[in-house]
Amino acid sequence: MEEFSPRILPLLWRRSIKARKAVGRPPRLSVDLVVTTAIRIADAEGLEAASMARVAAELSVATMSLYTYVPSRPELADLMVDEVFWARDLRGEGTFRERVRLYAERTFAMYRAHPWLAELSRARPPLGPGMLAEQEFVLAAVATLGLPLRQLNPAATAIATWVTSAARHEAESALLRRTTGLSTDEWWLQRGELWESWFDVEAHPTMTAIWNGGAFDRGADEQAQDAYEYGLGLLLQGIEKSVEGDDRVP
Amino acid sequence: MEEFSPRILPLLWRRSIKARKAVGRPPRLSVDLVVTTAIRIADAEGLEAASMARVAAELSVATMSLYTYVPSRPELADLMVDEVFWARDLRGEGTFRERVRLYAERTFAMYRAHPWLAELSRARPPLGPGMLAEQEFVLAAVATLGLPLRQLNPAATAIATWVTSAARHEAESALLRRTTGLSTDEWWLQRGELWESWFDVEAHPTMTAIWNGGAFDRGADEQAQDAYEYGLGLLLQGIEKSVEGDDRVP
DNA sequence: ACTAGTTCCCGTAGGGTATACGGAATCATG
DNA sequence: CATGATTCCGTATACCCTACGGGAACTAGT
Repeated sequence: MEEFSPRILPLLWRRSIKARKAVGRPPRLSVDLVVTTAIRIADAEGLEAASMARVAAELSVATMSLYTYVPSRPELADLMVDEVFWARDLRGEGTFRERVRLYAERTFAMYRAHPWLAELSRARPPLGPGMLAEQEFVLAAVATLGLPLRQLNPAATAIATWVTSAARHEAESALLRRTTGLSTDEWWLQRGELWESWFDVEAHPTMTAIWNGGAFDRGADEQAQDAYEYGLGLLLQGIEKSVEGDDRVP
Repeated sequence: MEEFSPRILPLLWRRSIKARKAVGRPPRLSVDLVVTTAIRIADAEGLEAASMARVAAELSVATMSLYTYVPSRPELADLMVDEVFWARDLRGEGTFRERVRLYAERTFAMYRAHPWLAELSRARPPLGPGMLAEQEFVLAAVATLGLPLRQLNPAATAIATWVTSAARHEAESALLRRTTGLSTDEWWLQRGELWESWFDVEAHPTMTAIWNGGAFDRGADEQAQDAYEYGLGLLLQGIEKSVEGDDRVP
């Protein structure tokens, strides 16, 4: 009764494996080389540009040769993701807030350097060292508060989800700017007709009130950033407060 | 000096347009028919199944005929999204909490019925009636609290982002279950080798402590749900508290 | 009844994508 | 030099989107 054993785990954790004795035809490439090449292409031209054919061409090798190193394209994507997660290099001491700040900064930087991350699903992520390092770091950050064990995971997941959502949103915005040639503000301007020709004032009283109050003066990307910081503040404050006993509204 | 005028706005707001006088060859289909057919296919088999060729075949029409009704596939996707957003039918009175609850329930139901929504980016969404109805509803919900105008938008965006993130995550999980044939738990089980062969206890003390404390007993989907509810509670509480004056930590 | 104007319908053609299969090439070892 | 192991890769299949342009089908006007 043999279990199905996915070939991806040994690949993700390949750095923990000692090299086998050399036998057979020696390889021209390596998994690392394939992965870093794919990352380089995706950084510059987007995820879909990093096709098997393109990566192979970049390495002066036939397309099918890549399948010696990587089982298929989804697995290559997993390896790319865990590689940049690992390179984020989450380490450091400090208070709860300091650690969260470090986590957020590094995460935003990672998504800015590798916006194609936003083109890949977060569900069922690669279970490699990079992914686990993130889990550990955020959990450890929350643990500094002294919360009960059962509350650590929800709190850490909430923080990671919130930060990652915002970083992904920013990355998607950057990708769209590159593929369409338009910034978010230019995109909105191009659709100014919406307000002139289609918007129904009576059906949207609250939006209209805010508009008339002049509170829509910031660009769309800035509004998203505002909401991110506002929400992060509420989350952190709520998590901290839950340590000090009763947190009901009086 | 003519501005570039996107053809998509009149399509999104087509219900606000009075029918033109009939002239020329009468159409066999309609925009609504194309959009609802595409939605039906995507509901049953995923977004990529709703290709131009497939939708056309379903309507017994040649592929290129669709381009009479819809400028291109991305625009068709926009129309699909706004259609189901509009069908969510967000209306209702009530307290802040009641409205947020209604918004969350309807949103989760929408993503359950149309999981392909999670395959489309949230950045630069279709600016149609469905999208604007969501904005208005959430803003109005927050407005019941009497917050200052400038705080309405960040608060509403935070709520919508949080709820939508969770609904999308659940939808992605459902999509993966369908395409892979494995539930999330089965997927984790298949990777049990991770803990046996690869996981480094010393590098992950916090995770290990939680594990030993037995706080990892819930499945991955349930953990995500827990984190969602936990975080939503913190956000709502924080937003409510900010009405009652100073909310600093003592 | 005829024509002009308008709109819809759609065949063809081109450039992408991932990967199953099987055989040739290249190495260390005995 | 033979053997076994491993890498390398040519071919073929089945999708995808959409630019272009010409034929078909209708109304309105005369």
